[in-house]
Amino acid sequence: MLIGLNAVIVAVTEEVPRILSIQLGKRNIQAAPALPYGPLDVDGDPTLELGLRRWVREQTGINLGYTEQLYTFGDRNRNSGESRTVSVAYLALIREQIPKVKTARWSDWYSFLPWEDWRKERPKILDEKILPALEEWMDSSPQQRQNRRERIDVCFGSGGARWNWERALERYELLFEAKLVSESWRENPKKRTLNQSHNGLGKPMFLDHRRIIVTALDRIRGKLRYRPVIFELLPPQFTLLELQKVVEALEGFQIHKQNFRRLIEQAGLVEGTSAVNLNTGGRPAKLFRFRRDVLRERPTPGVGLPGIP
Amino acid sequence: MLIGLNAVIVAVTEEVPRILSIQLGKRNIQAAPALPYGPLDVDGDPTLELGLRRWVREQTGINLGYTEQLYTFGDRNRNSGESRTVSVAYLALIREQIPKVKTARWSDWYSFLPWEDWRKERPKILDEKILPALEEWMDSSPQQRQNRRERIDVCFGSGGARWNWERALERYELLFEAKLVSESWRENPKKRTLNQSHNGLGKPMFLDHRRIIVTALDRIRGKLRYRPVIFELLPPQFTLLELQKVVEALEGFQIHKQNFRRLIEQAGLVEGTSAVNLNTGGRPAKLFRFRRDVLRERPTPGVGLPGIP
DNA sequence: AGCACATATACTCAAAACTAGTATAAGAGG
DNA sequence: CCTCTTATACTAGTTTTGAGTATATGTGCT
Repeated sequence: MLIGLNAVIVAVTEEVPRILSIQLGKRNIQAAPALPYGPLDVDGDPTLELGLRRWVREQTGINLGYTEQLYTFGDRNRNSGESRTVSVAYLALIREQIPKVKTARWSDWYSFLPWEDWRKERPKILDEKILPALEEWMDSSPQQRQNRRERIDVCFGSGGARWNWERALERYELLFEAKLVSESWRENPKKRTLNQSHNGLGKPMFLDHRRIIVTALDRIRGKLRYRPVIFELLPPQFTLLELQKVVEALEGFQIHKQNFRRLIEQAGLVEGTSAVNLNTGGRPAKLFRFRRDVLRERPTPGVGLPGIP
Repeated sequence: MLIGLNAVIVAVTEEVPRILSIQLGKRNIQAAPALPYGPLDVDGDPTLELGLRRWVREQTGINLGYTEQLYTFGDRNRNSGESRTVSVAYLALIREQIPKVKTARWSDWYSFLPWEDWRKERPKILDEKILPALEEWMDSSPQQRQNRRERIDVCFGSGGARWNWERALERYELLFEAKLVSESWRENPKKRTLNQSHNGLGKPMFLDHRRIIVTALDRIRGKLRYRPVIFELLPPQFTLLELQKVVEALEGFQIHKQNFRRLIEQAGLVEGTSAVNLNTGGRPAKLFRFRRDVLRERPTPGVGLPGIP
């Protein structure tokens, strides 16, 4: 029996949120991407977090900065047949850097969860695949129909309910239960009863690692609102638009620019510097830095999100 | 090496928040109260949560309702000398019921954390003991003085900063680091360098269990605001004042009554029933029930907290 | 230089939400 | 029917928000 340690390492570059994944497959056989992982050294690692940092260093050459514990996964069947492993997952926020190991790479977070990115438009996959398949699942059990209807509406904003940015985990779990993500029929392919033409929604990951990254997405979307963690993802100086784009990348929707500025500034989250960024294509943008004093003043110094109902 | 499972079981009765604790001491020797605990049955328990429910049932006769994973504690030194145990703690919300085992009892949450209850007044212990002792700790290290000053201010609302309801965990950790809670000098009593006249702030608990309940307090104070978990602590029907008193008990401060009503009602969190409660001592109060539909309508259906800055 | 263009930043105004109240309602008990 | 108590309704002034319009300041083209 082992204690596993997993890291969801997040960075945002060029407006796309990325996570660091490890390619486990040997030679030409490509296994699904996996999160950096290693077992706790019961005698050597003084704390779980230090154990995790050690593994990430060894596996990717990266020294983590901001790190928080995310969730502990311990279902008996989570690692299909091997001896039971209880894994403690951590969330780390850094700025993208090139991993020193060839098997490690940055992948677009939303390639695993395409229905979560509403920045450009309502994701087409929702109306084309997800909602029809969920309706079918709903109808496949007359007793549970009512209950499933309700859950689908709450999670996916159908039937008059509105899309809820903070329910990423619930959405994934519903898709899992409806056997619409490939990992839910991995154990027993025959259970894949619905006549889906597709191979499962979004790119799958190793074992339950996709569940782990959804948990991370859910956490980060909530946390941004009341803790100034966003600055872990930004350089020491940044323009307000850069800040906004990083927030949008994680939250998955667009924000009204002028109101965002106002919220950030009047929240005292940032302070101007004398420097400017001339490469904007228009008027130069003033560079700001995180204002640490805000912690003294505000109970919940997060980025207010204008425009979400 | 073991996986431990701990439960923080919370109820609110007569305006006091309580947790279920187990008295471990034999005969006359009273050990510090402990949380219900049991090791995961690696082969038997399909999930961590089911294992926890099993242990709580066996130890207290209580079947848990709403339960969520809280945090995983795995520091090497957390259980002083025994073989390393990584403990997954869960938070459960129920209505108080009499445990079927004699060693289990309900204890006032704030007896362990007296500085967190601001409902009647600013806790006297703050100005009488905590702040003076923290200042002393601050002055005891000239290099770290500045940094400690900052942390004290942020956590305890001194020096112009305001008290922050959501930093219960940070506060406890600061007290721990300053060796003001007895568990921080348990390992090595000589390290208790400060000339404190007291035996440590608040009632201690077994091992690191007080840290666990602070983590739970911190979580629940935040969660109330965006998820309707408060209703797990209430009977099916309740008056708005009862609801308010439960919220106040957990949040640790008083709320403006009329505004609280307005927030709750316009949030659509409750719906009236035809029944009334005549035992109010004044005009009878209408009884309400939780309105489940709110989940469809609101992204974050929590109890708005009027009057917190 | 003067112009179009692009983005940054400032300002506006109506609507909504909040704060801190006051006012009124409806029971119990004398 | 008067007093006490708590419940519930209402309100005026303030702040915050939503959804813009207006202006500022760079670049590159002619």
